[in-house]
Amino acid sequence: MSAGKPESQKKKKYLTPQRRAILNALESVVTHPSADVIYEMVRKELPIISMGTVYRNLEQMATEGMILRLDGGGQKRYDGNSTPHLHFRCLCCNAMIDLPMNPHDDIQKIVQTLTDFEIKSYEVIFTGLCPECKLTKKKEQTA
Amino acid sequence: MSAGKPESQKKKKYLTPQRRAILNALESVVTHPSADVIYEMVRKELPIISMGTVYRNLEQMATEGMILRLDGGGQKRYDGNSTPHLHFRCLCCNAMIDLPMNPHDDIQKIVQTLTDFEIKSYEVIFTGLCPECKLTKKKEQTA
DNA sequence: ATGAGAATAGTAATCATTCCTAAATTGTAA
DNA sequence: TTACAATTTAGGAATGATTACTATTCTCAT
Repeated sequence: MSAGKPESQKKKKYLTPQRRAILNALESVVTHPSADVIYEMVRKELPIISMGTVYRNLEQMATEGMILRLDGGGQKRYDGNSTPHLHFRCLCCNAMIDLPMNPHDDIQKIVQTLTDFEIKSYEVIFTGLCPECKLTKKKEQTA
Repeated sequence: MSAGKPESQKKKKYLTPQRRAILNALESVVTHPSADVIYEMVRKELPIISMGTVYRNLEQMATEGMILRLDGGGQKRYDGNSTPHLHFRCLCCNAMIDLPMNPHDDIQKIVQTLTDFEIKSYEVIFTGLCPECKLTKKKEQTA
């Protein structure tokens, strides 16, 4: 009748240089790099690391809640900042950018009280043009 | 010096049976099917339609704003209801479900007034357990 | 009807991601 | 330290979703 350990602790994890390097890389940037970008970053430190290792560790860390996995526009992206915040995706340059503000109201609580869904987390993604691309477009039009 | 037509009207579109069938299929369900599911639906009516046609038309219709493209969990999903609404993804059965409520506040306007981003649309995705899966899990635990 | 542009079916190619395996590495306990 | 079992790794093969390509067919304004 024992409850057993929570899923996330079922097996012990070894701390490898690869895993540490991946986490370092992810935490050193404010962008939301995809696996192949992270691979290139880590390769500067560990030249023979393989893509499989990058994917496996990102997946593990996301499952453990250390990082966020963002399902956005084609490739998956990863975010070293795991506290809830708003995202913006630029339709023009395809960047994924943090919005400098908190989720203003507690939407999650509101939705939770109104439905039977058990909400674990939520994500808000705005799409449109980032300030730079907006400028670029304006210049093009008046040219 | 002429401004030209807006991007979305630059080239004329032919209304083909394939396109109509794809839209019909999508509008006949409240789920959010992926391209391969839509392909199977449409194949009942047009047995020789090709995947390429399905993808191309879904992409076009999404660009035109007739349907929504949801970048969620692996495959892309499509939504025949293009008015803004909230989505829920079940971590257990992987379903993507409409939440029966409107975006309560106008988050978009708030964010718009606070930033320089030009927001075209936004998406809110809750993740967790749907009512059925929540029940299933409870039964498993007490068993 | 007809002709120019647009869309199609079918297939090949691409891209991201996962899977596989033998060898190497990690933490632990003597 | 040493030894060991579990875990992780590199590298490459395999998969799966999506896109690209092309010769042919279709659409619709004239």
